[in-house]
Amino acid sequence: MKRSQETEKRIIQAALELFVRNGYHGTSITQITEKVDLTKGALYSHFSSKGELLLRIIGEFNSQYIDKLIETVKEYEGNALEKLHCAISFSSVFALKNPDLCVFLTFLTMELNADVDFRSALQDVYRKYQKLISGLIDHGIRQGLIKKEIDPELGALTFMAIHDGVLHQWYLNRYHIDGRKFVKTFRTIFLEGFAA
Amino acid sequence: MKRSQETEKRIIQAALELFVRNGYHGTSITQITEKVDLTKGALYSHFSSKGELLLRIIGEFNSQYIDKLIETVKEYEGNALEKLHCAISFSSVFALKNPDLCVFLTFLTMELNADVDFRSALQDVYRKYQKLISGLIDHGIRQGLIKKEIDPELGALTFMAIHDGVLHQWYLNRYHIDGRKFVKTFRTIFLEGFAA
DNA sequence: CCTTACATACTGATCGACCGGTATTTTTAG
DNA sequence: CTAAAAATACCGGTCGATCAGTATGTAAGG
Repeated sequence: MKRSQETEKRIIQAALELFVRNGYHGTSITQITEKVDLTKGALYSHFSSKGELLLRIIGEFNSQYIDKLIETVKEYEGNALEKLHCAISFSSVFALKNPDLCVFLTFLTMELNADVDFRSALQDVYRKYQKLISGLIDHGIRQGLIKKEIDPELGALTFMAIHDGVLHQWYLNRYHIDGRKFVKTFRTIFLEGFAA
Repeated sequence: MKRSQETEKRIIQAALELFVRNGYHGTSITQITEKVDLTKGALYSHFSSKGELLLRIIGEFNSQYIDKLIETVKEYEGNALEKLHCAISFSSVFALKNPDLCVFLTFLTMELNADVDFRSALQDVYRKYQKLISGLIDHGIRQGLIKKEIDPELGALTFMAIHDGVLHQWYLNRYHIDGRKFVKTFRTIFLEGFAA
């Protein structure tokens, strides 16, 4: 890999960590350059603005998470319910490996939900996700595996909501709860509900 | 009500709206003063710092939401499962009435999760919530209404996760989805799961 | 030798915070 | 009831620090 690409990767990684930790507005360019041991001039020779840096991270999320999730689910052999299982598993494993990238969208969506420039980029990602899940739910209903009274779109939103929420709580408590046990609890509730 | 209290209320309301919309760091004191049509000097005669303003809003959340939720659930007559129902209903109604205050904690927790000053204040609120829900789950298990393999603490975290996530998704899509229908979908999944 | 990759040094703008001073209201006293 | 006195609420301006961004210089390497 070229040195330039190497540096860009380091910058993106540092920016990602700081954005997740302190928020977008709460992170300064100087903080990022200090983390990668560069100067501002160097950073601005790679990225034209702070906003572009953010959009690049969104792109990274798209290619490293969403696209691979879609591919994994697609290639997974099984019925719709098993594919939903597969999606949960993939997300769980990915979240354990890349916690920052995984919570990035959720966190940033909240801070930047009024910023028109980023909204569209963020919505694209969300829509892609929703389409995947609602498709699976639709299949599941027709296969008789999922309750037919569930609206696929709203069901997908609920799925994403649960996914985001669990991710958030796990991130907040990740040092004093058992991630695997939490996922198991979550999965039970998700598929069968609370009620005995 | 005294004029001073009236003004403080207006400031808090404006700050809340802006914090939720643009984030804490993304909101300047000047923006807040412009919204309430005051000067910076006036604002600083009511609040000693931007941070105190934030803590005051957290306090508002505590007294207006958490405390009332606990009281409502406590007074509600019914078994543990019905009380969980009650909690969901209360949250839904409250969220429709006070969307900003309701999503405030979730949003801000994410942006300020590295800020030690606010973490403790935020964690107090979360712990209070978790204690309420885990208590209900514990009751529910002993009454045979909730699956006994669910750990009350993790179950409560999952409940909060779902609650936060649903709130988030609803907030993002609140202008083009039916809130009541969404809550219904969410409640079905939550209690009975996806599977048919 | 010349392009790529970075450093240095700077800009104007805006940040949170803090003044001294002035209206405006409330309390006190005659 | 009223006028002086005190307390409150607010204003306009300013502080040093920091922000995102840029212009120019330099050193390394193919």
